This record gives sequence, structure tokens and C-alpha cells, in this order.
Amino acid sequence: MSDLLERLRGRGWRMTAQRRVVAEVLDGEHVHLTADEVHARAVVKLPEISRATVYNTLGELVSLGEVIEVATDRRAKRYDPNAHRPHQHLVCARCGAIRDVHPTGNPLAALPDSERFGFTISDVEVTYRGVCPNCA
Amino acid sequence: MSDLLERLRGRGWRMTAQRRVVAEVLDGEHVHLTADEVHARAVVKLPEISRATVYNTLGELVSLGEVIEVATDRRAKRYDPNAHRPHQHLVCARCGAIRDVHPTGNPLAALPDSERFGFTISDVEVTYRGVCPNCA
DNA sequence: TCCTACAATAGACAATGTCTAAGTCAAGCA
DNA sequence: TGCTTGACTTAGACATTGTCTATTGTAGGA
Repeated sequence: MSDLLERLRGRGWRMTAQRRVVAEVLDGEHVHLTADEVHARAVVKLPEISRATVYNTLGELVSLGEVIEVATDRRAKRYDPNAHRPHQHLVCARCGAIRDVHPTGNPLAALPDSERFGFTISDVEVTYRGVCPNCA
Repeated sequence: MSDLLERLRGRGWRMTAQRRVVAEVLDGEHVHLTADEVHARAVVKLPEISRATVYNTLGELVSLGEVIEVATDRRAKRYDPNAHRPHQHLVCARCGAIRDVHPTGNPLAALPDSERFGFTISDVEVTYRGVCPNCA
């Protein structure tokens, strides 16, 4: 993620304190924060940052393909900075913990042509649900 | 779905006009309505029905296992009456059309133990995304 | 038919997300 | 270094989706 700022700058992204802080918050493995959580953490580093800016910046990062929107939670969207390695998600039904996982094979292959209804399929999203060791 | 009302009555579900109407609205193949859409259609049949009742009834049907909550849409939950045959969903990225699909194999098998992080996995949700023939 | 517990209602409230108008500032350029 | 400009940020109103509560209504049994 440290080179994210470089990549963005290289793409002509205007660098501001707010954008830098949002990008910094989205750093690490197994990070899946909601927009509100991102805002809460960003405020610690930059108290003036507004909610709208966090939403805007997250939206831009998603458009740029640097961050993935994840819908594991029924309430709020979550943002996953691990956009450059394809992966799926494993969610604890009790505490909501989320892990990135890497299944074997291509999940697309499991869908025969007869089940594609003429669609041109471009993406598959898989969410495994269960109970994590802490909650078991 | 015609026997849904029978099944519910058999389980001691108190039958009311509102509940009957909600159940009737959720009839058919490839039905994936939002709560609001269910309400809109229910109002046609029973103008007095309230939003809260639709939400309550949908929640009860989900608890009873007669209807499945689907999160293909980032905005609102959708309700799928096809609860008795396991299936996954295929969504058009343009128009939002949703089809029930039946992939081959068990998607659970694709996740090796080393990728389970000690979780006890009970469920997998797969959403295929693409463009439908109408939008292509 | 009458009772009673369960269901439905209206509307307030909560959570999440979007939009707008006005002010601010990063980055290029003289 | 000091302008200029258009992109960025802000506060807060608004929209959408969903939940809760107090009150009223009613299904189904006695």
C-alpha cells in the first residue's frame, strides 16, 4: 500500500491531505472497513476531514481499481485494499470477522453454459460463512 | 408456492390477510423483490397494508426458512421464495436482472483446510456478475 | 358470541449513503 | 516565489432502507 500513493500520483490524482489519510487507513492485510470506520480512523489523523470526502475518496479508489467493495455485511459496504490479488471472503456469522481466502480452481468453471442464460459473465463473488475459532 | 400457506398454517402461523398477500406476492420463478417492491405489490391487493408489516412478515418467512435473503444488490435486500432448492445467483451489471442458477459441484470443496483459518463453514454464497442478452 | 394473545398500523427514529453550494487549496506556470 | 484555476473539501440537507414503539385491530379458540 505504501506505493499506492505513488501509483495514484502517477495517474494524475491530485494529492491532498484527506486522500492521503484515507489511503493510509486502508493499509494492511485482511482490512475490511466500512465507510464509517474509515472516517472514524481518518478523523484521528485529520480531524477536519468530512464524511462526504471519505465517501468520495473511497468511490474514487474503487473506480481506479485500487480498492474493492465487499458486500459481506448486509448493512454497510466494506472496502478491501487487497485489490491486486484475486480472492474471496470468509465471514464469521457471530462476530463478523472477515478473512481473505484463496479457493482452488476457477469458480466460473462451475457454471455450465446451459445455466448462463446468454449472459456474458465477467466476475464471481464468493462468500463463505461460518463460525470462527474465537466464537466457536 | 400455493402450498406455502398450508405449510405455514400447519406450523401454527396465524393467518391474516396481510400475511397471505405478502406470501402471494412472493410467488414464481426467478422472483427477487426488495421489501419495498413487495410492499408496492401488496398494496395493490390490500391497500391498508403497512410497510412495517411487510418487513415483519418477510423477516418471519426468512426465519421459517421459506424465503431466502439475497444481497446481490448493494442497496436493498432482496427476497427469494425459491428456498427449497439450493442455488446461486447470476446478476446483470447493467439492468440488475437476476436469475437463479445451479452450478456443478460443491463450492465448499474449493476451499482447502489451510484456507479455513479454523472456521466451521456452514454456507457459501456465490454471485456471478455479467451482462444479460438484452443489455449486451 | 366473547376473549385474549398475537398481529397490524402510523409514524418516529436510526443507519447508511448522496447531493449541493460555497469555500479552499494543490500544482502548474510566469 | 507568488498567481491562477479547476479540482477538492466541507457542512449539512436530503434520500433510501430498515427498525422500533405505542396503539388499535383481529384470528381463532372457549
